[in-house]
Amino acid sequence: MDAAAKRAKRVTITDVARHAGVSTAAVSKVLRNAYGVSPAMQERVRAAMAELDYRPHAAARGMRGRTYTIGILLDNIRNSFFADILDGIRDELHDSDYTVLIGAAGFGADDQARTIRSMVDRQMDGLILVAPSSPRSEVLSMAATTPTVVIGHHDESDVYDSVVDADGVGAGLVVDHLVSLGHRDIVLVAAHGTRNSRWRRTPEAVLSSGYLEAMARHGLEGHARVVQAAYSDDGGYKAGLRLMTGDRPPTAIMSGADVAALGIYRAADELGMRVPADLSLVGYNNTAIAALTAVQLTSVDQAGQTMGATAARMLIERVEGTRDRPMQTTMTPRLVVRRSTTAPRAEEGSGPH
Amino acid sequence: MDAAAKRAKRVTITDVARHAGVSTAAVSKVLRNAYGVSPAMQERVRAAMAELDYRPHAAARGMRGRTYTIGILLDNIRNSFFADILDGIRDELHDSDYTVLIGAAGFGADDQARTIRSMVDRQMDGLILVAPSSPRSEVLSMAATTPTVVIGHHDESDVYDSVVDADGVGAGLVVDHLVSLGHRDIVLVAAHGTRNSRWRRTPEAVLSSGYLEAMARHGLEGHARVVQAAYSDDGGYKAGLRLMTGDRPPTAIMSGADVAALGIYRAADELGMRVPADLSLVGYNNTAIAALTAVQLTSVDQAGQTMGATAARMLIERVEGTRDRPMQTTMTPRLVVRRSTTAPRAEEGSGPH
DNA sequence: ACCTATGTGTAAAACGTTCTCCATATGAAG
DNA sequence: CTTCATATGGAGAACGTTTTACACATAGGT
Repeated sequence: MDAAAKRAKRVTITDVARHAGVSTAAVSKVLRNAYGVSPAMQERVRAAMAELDYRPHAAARGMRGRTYTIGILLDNIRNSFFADILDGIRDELHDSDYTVLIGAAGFGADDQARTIRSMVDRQMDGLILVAPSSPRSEVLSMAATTPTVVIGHHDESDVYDSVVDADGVGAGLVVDHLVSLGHRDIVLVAAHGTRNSRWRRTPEAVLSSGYLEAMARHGLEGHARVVQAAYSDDGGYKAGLRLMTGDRPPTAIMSGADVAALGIYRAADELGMRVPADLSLVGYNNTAIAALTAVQLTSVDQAGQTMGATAARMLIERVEGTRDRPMQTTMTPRLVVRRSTTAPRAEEGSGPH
Repeated sequence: MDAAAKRAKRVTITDVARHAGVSTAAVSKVLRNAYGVSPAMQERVRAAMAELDYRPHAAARGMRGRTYTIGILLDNIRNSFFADILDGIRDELHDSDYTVLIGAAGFGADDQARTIRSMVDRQMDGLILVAPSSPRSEVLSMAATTPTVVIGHHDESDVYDSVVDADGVGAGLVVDHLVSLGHRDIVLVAAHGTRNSRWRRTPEAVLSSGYLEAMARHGLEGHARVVQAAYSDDGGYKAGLRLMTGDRPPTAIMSGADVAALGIYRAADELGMRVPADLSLVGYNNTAIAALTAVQLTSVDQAGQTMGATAARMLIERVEGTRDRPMQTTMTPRLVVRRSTTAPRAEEGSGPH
């Protein structure tokens, strides 16, 4: 009944040491290429390691020093924006000694907190958290223990680094685009700010204020409306239905995430409305799906890959101790116009009914 | 210059023991709810743990027993079929003590092998490998050390468990459907078998033979053609272009993965062909994108979520030692007809030119 | 000849768990 | 009042690394 007895015996540093006729300390030094080994010994030890096919035992390493593992937290693998970020991280870390492990925790704050703790408990050397919804206090306390980079939230901190996109600017780009096409009833569909998690400047929040500002800039503050929806197909679908069947259906909707935009698309389709003829639709993230032939969604590109690479680079600096003061990087978004936006219908009504 | 000195001190089992006035052995027993602790002691220890906010140090655990971590290997997070599998795994393991960590290794056999080794080195309790392309020998040797479930490959083994889909049957469903619509020039686009990795019955291979068999069953062996392509948007795109501009353009294409089907879609679009009027297109996996309003791709559902849940359950049985003989589970696929397939054009030519 | 500096190697103490004994207390049976 | 079984708690040895402290050469400078 005991956990399936390990069948094979691992090669340990002691085996290597014996095989090479040196001390384990020497082997360890070679392993970490630390100071105090002659070239000759280097050679001998390396040979022994190769011969025995030695691989360091990460758990044992974790007890004292590094564990050479970087943890990534994401809520949702399905959002392919995260895949872009991940690609960036992977590229950056590919030739290093670090292994990247992903915790896909779902949207729940509790699950996320649990996952973050798990990673810290596994002695990971560093963490990259993508728009965590777990309480900020939680993140702060974890970051006190393990170097951390937060992607997405604009709240700065002196304990973690962050990489954000200028979401406010992005919102402006979209509003400008839609207004220039002639739209005035432009609704923003964005995620509900993570309730009592104490993040003040979530991507959604910044996006919203950017949107409101831009609307005001065009003298459209009266038309501004923000609707909450989860960033998922279903979330978008529900928000879409509510909006289009409401008593002041907008001529254009901008969504805070491509996934949600597709849900809105589905809602519109079900109601017999066509995009863009009856409704202009703009996404966010410029995910691969947005570019799909059949979809052709106007969206805002955030250079996810670059964000990921930057985050990874920043994290490693911290892990290796080459930098000790926190920093924040901001990326500039870019509007990608496709076929889901066009001028509103001629009989563009300002009032309802 | 030394790695950012850990700022906070961890609460250890020793702290808990001292605080509760008992031995560390006792605390450990409570932790693992092992035999030999009175309810009174249980109580006291649990209280102490709560009070100090104790969390076990996974690396230390890894040195002796379990590490309560399950590793998942995927080549590509972008393929949302994997997200379905993952959801299944997560659901199954959500209320257990296990943490799920994902290694996204890319398509390369070397990278995958590296990632698998990483996971084993991190003393993970069990591994779920989704259609690994790293050599079978490699997988076998790792599975000798760590309980492993392989998803996808049909090759059985006495050392790992596996969960597969009856891909041959799935191919048959598609061919039957297309033939019943009147198609005869049906091409299969599938991934290149992982070169010299010694997997004989990869999903692609089984799919191919199922396809060939079904074509033969309909007396269409003369029309059967299999084209290789990577399971990615780009892979599908290239294969699509090649096929449609070749000298015997098919009236229907079936792809081994939805992602690739979308690439084919793009190629067709660029060539001015419409789906399904000019080309019937069938995917595989029944990914969420297939269901997208704008896409409406006929596809084969594999119940990824169920596959994931099953794999997780099987793995845990092995990890906890409740089962010691290998097993293989096969799922039955189901055809989902959408709008990307229809009868071929009237002037359906059998010959080229 | 002596001292000092430098380079090269090792011994051994951590690190935080698990788990196998072993010791003691308790109670029942004789 | 023994004797034996059982239930409960603890000592202490692993586990595989890293890292500190030190030993021993060798070489150069007096």
